[in-house]
Amino acid sequence: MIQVDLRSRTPIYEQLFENVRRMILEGQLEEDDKMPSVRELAALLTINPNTIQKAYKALEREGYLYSVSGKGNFVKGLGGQVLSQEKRLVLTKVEDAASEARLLKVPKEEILALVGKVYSEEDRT
Amino acid sequence: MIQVDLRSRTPIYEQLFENVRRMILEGQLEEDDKMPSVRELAALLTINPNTIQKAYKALEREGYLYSVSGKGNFVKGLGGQVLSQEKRLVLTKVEDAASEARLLKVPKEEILALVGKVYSEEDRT
Amino acid sequence: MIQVDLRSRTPIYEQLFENVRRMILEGQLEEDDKMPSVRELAALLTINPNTIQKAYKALEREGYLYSVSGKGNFVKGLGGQVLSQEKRLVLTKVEDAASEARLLKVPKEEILALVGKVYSEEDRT
Amino acid sequence: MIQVDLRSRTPIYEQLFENVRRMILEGQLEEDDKMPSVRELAALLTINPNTIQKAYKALEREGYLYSVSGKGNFVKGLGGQVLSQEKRLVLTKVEDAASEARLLKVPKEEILALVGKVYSEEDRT
DNA sequence: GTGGTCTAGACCACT
DNA sequence: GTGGTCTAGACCACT
Repeated sequence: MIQVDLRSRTPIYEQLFENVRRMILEGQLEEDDKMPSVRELAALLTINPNTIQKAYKALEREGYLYSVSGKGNFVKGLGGQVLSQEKRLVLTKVEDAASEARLLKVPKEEILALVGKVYSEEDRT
Repeated sequence: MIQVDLRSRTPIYEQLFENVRRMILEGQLEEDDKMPSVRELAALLTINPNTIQKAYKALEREGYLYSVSGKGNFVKGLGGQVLSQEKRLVLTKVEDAASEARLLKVPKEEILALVGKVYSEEDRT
Repeated sequence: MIQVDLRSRTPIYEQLFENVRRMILEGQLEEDDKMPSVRELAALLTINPNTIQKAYKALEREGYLYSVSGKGNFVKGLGGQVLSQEKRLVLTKVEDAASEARLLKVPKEEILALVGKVYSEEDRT
Repeated sequence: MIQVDLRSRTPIYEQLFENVRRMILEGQLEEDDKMPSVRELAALLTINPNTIQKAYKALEREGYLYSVSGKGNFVKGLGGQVLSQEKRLVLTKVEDAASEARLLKVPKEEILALVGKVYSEEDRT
């Protein structure tokens, strides 16, 4: 489900972007799946169509969607390029988080255990 | 050293906030150290004093600084409250990053190794 | 072979136009060759017949095809008029590209060599 | 001078994009030059500010401008990355044009001469 | 019906 | 004053 928090300080179109991106990474949206139309989603979320459009365009630019004029927007499979870019991003995220944890003197063992726990969790998809 | 990137899209006062917060966590700023005055720092960074003021106020609100009227702003030691709140935040960060890495099928071993590497690095402070 | 990319943001009828034009210039289609009928091509490419029609009309307007009612669409040989118009267009293209290359300080020799290479390539038709 | 043709079928924001891009490549706009503000340019060209904004954002994304919130938009020097990308693009342009010229049986010598002429022209900047 | 572009106009954060 | 975001609503091309 795509959800948006109107009160949040992060722009709506960024929230939409992240929402869709995550659904693709999680496999909830698969290659060539049709996205709801701009107007449809706008009506559903009671958000202006322009804002949806902006999010879809950004997703297209970043390689997550493709649009067929007159047809709609569709999910672009996770090509190698996007995947390796995603991987680079997530490794930086891990590194930053770990380095901040170290600063706070969180014992290494606690971090390792947390990572282990995340990886052994049941899949909730 | 406090540095600010005017070109960045993250607000200057947030950059200041993060800068000071990090220096406190890293021990570069210690309990009861005197912060540069608003005007001093504004002149140094060629930034509007209002912006510095806003950052200091936020740092005070979050428990990193305290202000003595007529004297200036001072570092509030890392009290238990702030520390445990920081720790909670960083653990969430680690969890999020790890869970995203798992989604991208980055092998657990790669993440564990990365964490290990971060913890064994020389301190560059 | 006529091929069309539905994902591209250039209109399908323009893609068709360019495709046919190129095949005529390349000699794959010759004077008085019969084009596939609108319906035939529409079925082949799983594209709306209106779109094919639009492309054929444009090609007729620009002097690449002629239509015989009840018979179909046919290739109009590369008359002098079309050819000289085409030549004018391509020379402008070369000029623009060269002038932009010069702006970017690409050495003249590199451009000349590139042109030479293109002209010495085997014909892949 | 930035100029726009409202009648053209290419979107206004793309025309603006190309205009500014070219002025940067030509050296008419130099590193850290201040661009006219969104509202200023909108008034000057009698175009909606949103459209200017869209063009500026695209130019920022592609590495031609940077924006300082509350200050304005500025020219980003031609970093190596942008330059090499530009060069790649222009070489493809030359190649395409040459290959089309060959198709039209334009003699190689004519193309080489044209390139030579472009490179020997006086600088009109 | 669908995406793409654009206008008019508002409000916000930052300086 | 400046950029950034958003709404409301219109019109266009393409299918």
